[in-house]
Amino acid sequence: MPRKPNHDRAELIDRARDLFWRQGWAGTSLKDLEAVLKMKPGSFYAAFGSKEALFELALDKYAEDGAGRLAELVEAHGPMAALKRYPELAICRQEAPAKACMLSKTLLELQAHGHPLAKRASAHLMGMEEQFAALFSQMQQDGEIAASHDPKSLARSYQSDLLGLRVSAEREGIDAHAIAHEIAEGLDRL
Amino acid sequence: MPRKPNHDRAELIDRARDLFWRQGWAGTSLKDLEAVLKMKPGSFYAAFGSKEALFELALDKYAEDGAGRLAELVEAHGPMAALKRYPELAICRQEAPAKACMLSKTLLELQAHGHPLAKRASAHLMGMEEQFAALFSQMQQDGEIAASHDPKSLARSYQSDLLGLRVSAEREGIDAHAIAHEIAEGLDRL
DNA sequence: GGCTTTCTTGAGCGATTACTCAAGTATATA
DNA sequence: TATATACTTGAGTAATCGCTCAAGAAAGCC
Repeated sequence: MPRKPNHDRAELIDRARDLFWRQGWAGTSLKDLEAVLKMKPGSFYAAFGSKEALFELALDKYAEDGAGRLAELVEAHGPMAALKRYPELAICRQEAPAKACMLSKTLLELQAHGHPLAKRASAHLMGMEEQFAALFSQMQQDGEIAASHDPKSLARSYQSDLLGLRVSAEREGIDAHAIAHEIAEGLDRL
Repeated sequence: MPRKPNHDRAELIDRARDLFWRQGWAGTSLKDLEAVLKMKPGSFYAAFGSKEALFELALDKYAEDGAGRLAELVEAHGPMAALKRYPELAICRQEAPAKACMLSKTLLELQAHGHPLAKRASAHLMGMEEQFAALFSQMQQDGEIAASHDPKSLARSYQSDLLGLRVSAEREGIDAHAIAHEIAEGLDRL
């Protein structure tokens, strides 16, 4: 008896993620979303409930995809090579709507107002860091790096380097690839 | 014949800088500014012309103060010690309205819309980097670090590390001092 | 073809945005 | 004290914000 929806929900979320990623929370109006998603307000709110709810879906998708890309790298080349390649991968993707990390952009924009989305972004960043820590830990077990380091400390530094890289990559006139290269080189010294 | 203004313009700009720094461009409404500056709309627009004009003044003041603090450190302790202390200084100030850098926050928020303030923030970041490069260059002349490095590359990396640190410092549950310490230590390896 | 159910449409809601301006107030000079 | 010159005030502007909802269109079941 039903009528099926005109749009593919997963792809709508992807398009919303790209727009939010590029323009941020306040920088993205409902008019922008309506244009990109080709939905009228009524459909939009029937499908997602609110701008905030859609942003949350977009943020989760962003984090999920990032974790997935790292996991693929690990499976293909092992932990060390994955962590070495990941920085360059994060800034080279042409199809990406921005170089900077959507999680850090969201955190910086909304943290001051205590917005729930800032906390969610913060939690995703912590999740990433735990993923990094697990890899460093595994590298220690495999004898690839010295066992004297604290994996959590290594992950914290690596995450910070990554965030700095991705802010730098957003700037004009900066050779971000050189920075990515140095992060990769830094892993050799462990 | 005139009546003198109720407020000190320099202090108004400082208060506006702190508010913009914390809440960002879109996150700061004119109501917020009126409250913090204790000015009614009429006075505000007579004094500053527009929200954008005041933000520009605030951004310039922010960059000027940052450069000043670094210059003081250099004068007191020399280039190497200054660059070693600067990261910790950037995140430890209790009176600062935010840990993250106002220039990078502005860049990340407004870059996508091609806003003039994003370009101005970008230019200030480049100014900082040149200041760093000059210090690295001087350290080479003084024989404090190897002459084989490119001062501009060193400055680019240092700036990136600093930006990463200050984004990390904005997160909850992160020991940013440890990251600052590692940045300082990294300078020993040059 | 009817009937039901779901999705789409778009005018329009109240709230908020950055901003304006005529009127009022205070101060320095004459 | 009178006048001229700032500066301050706050109601009010048009535009935009996120969002609502009654009406219409399309698809599956009888």
